[in-house]
Amino acid sequence: VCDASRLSQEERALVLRETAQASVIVLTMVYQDGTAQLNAEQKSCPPVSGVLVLLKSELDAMESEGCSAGLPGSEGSGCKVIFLKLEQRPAWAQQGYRQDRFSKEMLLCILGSAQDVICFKAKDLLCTALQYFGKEISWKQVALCRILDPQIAAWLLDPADTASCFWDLVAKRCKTRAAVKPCAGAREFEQQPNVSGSLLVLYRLMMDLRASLQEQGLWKLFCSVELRLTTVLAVMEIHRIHVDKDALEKTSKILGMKLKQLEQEAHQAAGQQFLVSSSSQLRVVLFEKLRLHERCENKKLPKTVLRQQQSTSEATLMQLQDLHPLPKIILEYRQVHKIKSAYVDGILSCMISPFYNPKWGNTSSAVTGPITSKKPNIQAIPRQSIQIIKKQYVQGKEPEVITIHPRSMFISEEGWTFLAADFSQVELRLLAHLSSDPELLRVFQEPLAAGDVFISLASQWKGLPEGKLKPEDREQAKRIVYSVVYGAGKERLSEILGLTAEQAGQFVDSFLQKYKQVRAFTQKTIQQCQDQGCVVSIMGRRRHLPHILSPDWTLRNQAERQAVNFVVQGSAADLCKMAMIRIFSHIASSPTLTARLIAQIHDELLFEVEDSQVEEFAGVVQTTMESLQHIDCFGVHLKVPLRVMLSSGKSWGSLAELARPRSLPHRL
DNA sequence: GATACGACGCTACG
DNA sequence: CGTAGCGTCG
Repeated sequence: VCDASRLSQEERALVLRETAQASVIVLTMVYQDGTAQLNAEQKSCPPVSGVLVLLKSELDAMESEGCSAGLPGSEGSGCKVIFLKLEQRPAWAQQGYRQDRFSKEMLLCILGSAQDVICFKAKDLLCTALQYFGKEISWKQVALCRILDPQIAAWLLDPADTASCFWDLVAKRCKTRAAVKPCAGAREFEQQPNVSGSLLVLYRLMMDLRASLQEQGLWKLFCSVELRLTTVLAVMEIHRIHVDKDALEKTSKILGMKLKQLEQEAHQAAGQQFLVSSSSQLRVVLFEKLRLHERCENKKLPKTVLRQQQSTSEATLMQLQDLHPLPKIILEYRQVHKIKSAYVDGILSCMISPFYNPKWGNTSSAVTGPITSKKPNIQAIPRQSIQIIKKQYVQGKEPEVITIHPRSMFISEEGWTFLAADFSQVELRLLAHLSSDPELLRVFQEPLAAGDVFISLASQWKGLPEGKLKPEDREQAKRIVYSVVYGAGKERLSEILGLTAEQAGQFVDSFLQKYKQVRAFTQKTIQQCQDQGCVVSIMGRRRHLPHILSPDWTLRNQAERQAVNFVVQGSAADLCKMAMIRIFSHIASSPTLTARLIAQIHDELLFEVEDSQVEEFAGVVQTTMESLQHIDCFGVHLKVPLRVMLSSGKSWGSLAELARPRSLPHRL
């Protein structure tokens, strides 16, 4: 290993030339405690010390299978390992300036080009690099880089096999064991501090994974979707979102007061003290003390899944709320408590000054394919506001009503605006496409693009004119549709709808009666899964479901639902990922556009856009997203058009719909 | 006697 | 169906 800081000016120039010409570059980050990204997974990420770079000028000399010359270390021909120190030094510290510059030059040379680069957990490296560069380079300069990441490759091969660490992956996926260990086990090798040897193992691993991906026809998906997405996510993660901390703290206090008040009311209603947030204590009060279940034997009360205990879930409490004041109080308590703990205090605890950065992941345990957000989960922040009635004990004052909306705590920077682009009913449109149900297709193909799909669906299904429908009909239609899409059974639907299982079953039946091809699609999907052992999304991503042939009825049924669910949700995830990539590339190649992607909430993309560019960018986003109806390189040709809803505003909580000139109905 | 951790329950989002 | 995350309890 050669330390870049000890190189002379000439040697550095040589290294840069070699880097530009290298056929393969293998990277890993090294932390200050001496561990690397390749070591057993660390929960807390220590500060980064530098990056280890392996330059390989020859395309693998050891292709003669199983040759004992494949020892790490003896394989060094055409290899060079360089250590780049990445020191986060204060701006005023001038010493080491040249080394710092060289590190940056090297990194940019590696990340700015389109060579074969390999790194385990590439997103972390990209984030670190981008932070290291700071404002010296634009993220656009690394927008094209595609780092081959074995973790993502393995996930694509089998999404169910949950995030294994590097050495587990090697043990599982490396066919050429000779490269890993001469005689000892992989585990033993791991103990050695031979990080540069590990880089060669990383290289072998990636080559083997590449072969597997190519065999299974997943290579294109890997390169042009998952890898490109890594860059998108890294850039998104670097961007800080502005949060109104004062408002959050104020809200926290108000919610705290409200919780105390509700707690007292609950105790009063129950006639005893108990821990309101404890479901087991509530169960005792509700069913042993008050014996509410005895008063509603006509209704079936849900039970907890694992034990045959009485559930205290929302569905139960809804049924009981007419019998006693307590259930209603608990429902409100839970709602307020959830908002306070998860979305107010939760966000406060992950904030760094007035900003915060959520973590984004497109791998690990996401079996269905969608990307996920963590710390906090920005995707689960309530869509609608809640009303809090603050009781005033001062005489003569009206009770004060306060509206609380966690999304409005997210505010755009001065001079910038949030732009949200929502794929309207992607999943339903996909269901129409996948099932080719003529009735369902008609809903989307007719020139009623401006109308509400669920209303027309409800009217079509109930045989009533749209004007005669009530809002609850629309809600019901929506819920039934999605329960079919998600593969939920009638029991689950009855809980959601607050009806009996029979009624819910009837709704599902009549839906499937109307849209006959949907049932055919479900059966076709299950059949295909049984034949091939896996189901495939619209862009070719797979999920293996071994239980589809299980003799166990429960397991098999679950696998059947998962199969249908995956095809629809997985395909929706594919489209959203493509949308992110396409828009990202568009911005990157534009000299003027500065818009940044901030968050992805399943089928909604949230951007922060300079005020002056909102209109132009909105057009780009809409065109790009709607053009995904046809993705030629993946053979995607949807039978239904895609529709995008655009809205903008200064806070995420108060977005107003944007006029969309192009999509106005062409009728009178 | 304090405390760490996994199992379980609940519920936001889609 | 499947993400994350908060809470209780043994």
